[in-house]
Amino acid sequence: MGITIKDVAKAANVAPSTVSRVIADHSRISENTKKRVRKAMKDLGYHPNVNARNLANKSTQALGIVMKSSTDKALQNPFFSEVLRGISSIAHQEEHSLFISTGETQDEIYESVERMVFGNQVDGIILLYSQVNDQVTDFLLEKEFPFVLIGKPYNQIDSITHVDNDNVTASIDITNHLIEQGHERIAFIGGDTDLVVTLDRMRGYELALEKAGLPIKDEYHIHEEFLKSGGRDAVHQLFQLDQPPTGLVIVDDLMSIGVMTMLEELGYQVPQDVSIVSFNNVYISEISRPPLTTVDVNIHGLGCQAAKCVIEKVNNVDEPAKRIIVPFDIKKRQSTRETKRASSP
Amino acid sequence: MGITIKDVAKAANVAPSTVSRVIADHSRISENTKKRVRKAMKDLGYHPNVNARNLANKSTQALGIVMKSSTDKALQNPFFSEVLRGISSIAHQEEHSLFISTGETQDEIYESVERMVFGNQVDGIILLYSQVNDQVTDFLLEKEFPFVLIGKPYNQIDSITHVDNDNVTASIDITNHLIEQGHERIAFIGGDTDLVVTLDRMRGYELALEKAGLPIKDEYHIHEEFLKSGGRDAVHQLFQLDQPPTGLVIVDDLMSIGVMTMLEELGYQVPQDVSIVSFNNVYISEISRPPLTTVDVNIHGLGCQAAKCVIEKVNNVDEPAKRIIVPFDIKKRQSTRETKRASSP
DNA sequence: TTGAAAGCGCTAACAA
DNA sequence: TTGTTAGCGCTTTCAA
Repeated sequence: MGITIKDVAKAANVAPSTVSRVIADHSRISENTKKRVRKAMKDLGYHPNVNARNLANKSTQALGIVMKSSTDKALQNPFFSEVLRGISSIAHQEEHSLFISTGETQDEIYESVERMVFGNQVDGIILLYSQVNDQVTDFLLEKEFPFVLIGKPYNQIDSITHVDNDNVTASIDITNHLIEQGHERIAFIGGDTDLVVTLDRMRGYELALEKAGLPIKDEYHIHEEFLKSGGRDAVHQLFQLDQPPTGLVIVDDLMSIGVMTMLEELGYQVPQDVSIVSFNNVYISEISRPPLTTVDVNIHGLGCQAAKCVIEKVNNVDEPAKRIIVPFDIKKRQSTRETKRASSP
Repeated sequence: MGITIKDVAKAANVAPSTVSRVIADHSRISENTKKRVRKAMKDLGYHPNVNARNLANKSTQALGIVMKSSTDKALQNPFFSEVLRGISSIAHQEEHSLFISTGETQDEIYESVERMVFGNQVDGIILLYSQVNDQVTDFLLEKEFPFVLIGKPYNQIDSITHVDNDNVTASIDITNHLIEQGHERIAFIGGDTDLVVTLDRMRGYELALEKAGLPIKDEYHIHEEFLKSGGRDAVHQLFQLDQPPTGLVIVDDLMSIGVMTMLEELGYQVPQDVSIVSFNNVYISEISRPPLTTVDVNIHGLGCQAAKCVIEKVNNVDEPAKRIIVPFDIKKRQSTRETKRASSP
C-alpha cells in the first residue's frame, strides 16, 4: 500500500540501505545524499513501516503498561490517569510507543502480558502496582524481561528496579501531624492488604503511634473494601467503640471522601469531631469539603521516573536493579484540627 | 532468541507453512498433523512473533486510543479510566492489543497518531473525545483510516462512525427534573466550549427552559474552566445577581463537586439553597455530599461499543458509517430538592 | 493434505 | 561513502 524504502531509494537514486542509514542518521553518509534522500522522503510522503523495522531490529520502540485488574476500581482510577500522563510524556520524548494490558480479570491480564512479551510487542514493561505474590511479576522475573515496578516489590526487592515513595516515612509524618495536634486515638483505614503500599502505610502509622507512646489497637484497624457496601458498617462500628477515634489515617484520598460521607451520615463532622489525613493528593482532594490534608506522592513524577528507568534498562541489559525514591510532600489543608489531649488533665 | 515456526516445524516433522496453517486453524489440515504440531508448539513453548506476522499480514491486531491532551485534566480523568476499561474488555475478548497515544500537547498527540497510522502500528483508532475543528479527525478522515469517535462529531456527522449518548435529550430530561421541582432560575455551567458534548448539553438545557417558558439569560451561562482559579469568581458573580439561580445544570460530576465546595464557602447549601444536577455518574458522584443527581451515561458501555465498532470497521472496509446511541439513565440522588415556585402566588 | 519458495519492508554485515 | 545481499519470522501462492 504505502511508500516503501525502495521507492524512496529509486527516487533519490541510491540504494535502499542508504535510505535506511539516512533514517537512522548514520554518520558515514555525505550531507549531500542525506539531503537528497530526505527530500525524496518528503516528496513521496514516506513513513517507515514499524513492523518491518521491529522485525529486523528485534526491538520495538514500545513499552507495555500493566495495570491491576480493576476490581477495586475506585481506588485505582485517578492515580492511573495521572501516572499514565507521566509515563506518556517521557515515552513521547524518547519516541517510544505505549502498549496497554487488556482484560478485566487477573488471568486475562496475565495472558495479555504474555502476549506482549512472547510476541515481541514491547521492549520493556511498567507495572503500575505492587502486589503480594503477583504472578505477572514472577513471570517477568523468570523471563528476565526488562521491567520496572511502581511501588515497592513484595519480595526480591534488590533484584527489581522500582520507583516508589518512602511510604513508611510519609505515613509516619502524616500520622505525626495528627499526633502533634493532640490526637491520641487514631485509627487506620487501609485498602487491599495485598497491596504493598497498604502495608507500608500501615507500618508507618504504627511506628508513629509507638514512638509517641500511643497504644496500637486492633479495633482501630480497618481493611475492608470501603467503597463497597461493607464500608459503612465498618465505619459505624469504629465509632461505636467506647473510645472512638478522633483521628483517621486513610490510605487513599478517594476512600477518605467516602468515609467523610459516611461520617456525616453518622452525625460526625470533619474536622470538628474527627480529623482525617490521607494519601495521594489526587485532584479531588483539593475540592472536597473540607479539602484534605494529604500526602502528595507526586504521581506524575512516579510515572516519569518509571518510564525513564525502563528505557534505561532496555537500552542496557546490564543496568543494575535500582530503587528510585520520589520525594513526597505533605499538603496541609482543612481536614484536621487540634483536639484536646484527653490524658493531660 | 525465541522459538520460531521453523523449530516447531522441525520438531513436528512438517514444513513451516504447515505450522502456520495450524496456527490459523486452517481447514485443509488433517487432525492428526494438527495434533502433532500443537504438541510440538507446547513442548517447545512456542509463541508467534507478532511483528513478523503483522508484516506478512499487513495487519496488526491492534487498536489505537487517542485521548485529548490533558490540559483540562480534572474534567477528563475519571471518564478516561472507565472508558478504557470498556474498550479493554472487548479488545481482550477479540484478541486485539491496545496502543495509546503519547504526548502532552495537541501537536505531540497528532504526531503520535501519525506514527500509529503511517507506521502500521494499529488497524483502527478510537478517539476518546470530539472537538471542534480537530486536526486528528481531519487527518484520519483524509487518510480514510478506520476510526470511531466517542461523542458526536462536530461535522461530517454522516461519514464518521461514532458512539454517543443522546446528550441533548439527556440534558432536557435532567433539566426538566429541576423544572419539575419548581426551579425557575436555572443556570448552566459548562466546560470547554470546544467540546461538542458541552454544546449538546447546553442545547438540551436551553430547549428544556424554552419548552417550560422560562427565560434563557446570558448571565446564567458560565463556561470558564472552573477547576482552575477563575471558577471561584464566576460562581461568585452568579450568586451576586439580583436573581441568583436556585438550580444548576453542570456538565460534569467533578465540576459539580468543585462548585459545591465553592458554594459552601459562599454560604450556600446544596440542596437547601441551590439544587444541582450533572452528568456522567462517575464513582465519586455517589460518595459526594450530597450524592449527586446525575445522568449515568454508561461510560463503560460507550467504551465497549466503540471497540466493537472499530473492529467491525477494520474487518470490513465497506462497513458504512454508523451512529450508536448508548442509552442514558438518570440517577436521582440528594443534590436536588423542591423549591417554591416564585411565580405562583 | 502438505511442501517449496517468494515476499512483506527494513537492517546490517560485507564488499566495493 | 555507498551498494549488494542475506536475513528477521511469518504467510501464502503454486505445485505436488
